[in-house]
Amino acid sequence: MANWLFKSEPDCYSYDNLVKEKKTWWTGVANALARKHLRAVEKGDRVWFYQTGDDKAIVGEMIVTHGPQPDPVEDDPKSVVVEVKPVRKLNRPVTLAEIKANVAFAGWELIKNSRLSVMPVTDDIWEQIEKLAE
DNA sequence: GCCAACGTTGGC
DNA sequence: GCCAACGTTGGC
Repeated sequence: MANWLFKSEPDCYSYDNLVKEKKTWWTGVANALARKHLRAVEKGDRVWFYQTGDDKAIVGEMIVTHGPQPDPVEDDPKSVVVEVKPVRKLNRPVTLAEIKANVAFAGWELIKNSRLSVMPVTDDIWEQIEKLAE
């Protein structure tokens, strides 16, 4: 089992949207590295939901309910989507500023490669985020 | 296959 | 709104 972080622009799709919908196919990932990560996602993996734009914070947890498959809507055979459902909204969002300020997250792609929209999360980092969200 | 030009993302 | 960083495209 692995952990991940998915990014979304809340104006486009927010965690609240996901809660309302109960589950969703995570679509629209075009970047090659992000797709590579997405292809490694498995059913049952845990995922942090990070909101870009005005929020810049991890706001909730998701779980993968269906592993990767090509996007049936898109023409591109390299496209990949996974299905996720919400687990819980964090009591307190964990902001990018906090993450940047904390040495425990040094070197993480969220800081190093701000344009990456799908990235792995180590168990250590997962727990650190959990602590900060309390 | 290289690289310049252009486009996009996302933090500030 | 700006711009740095990164990706992608297309001419050669």
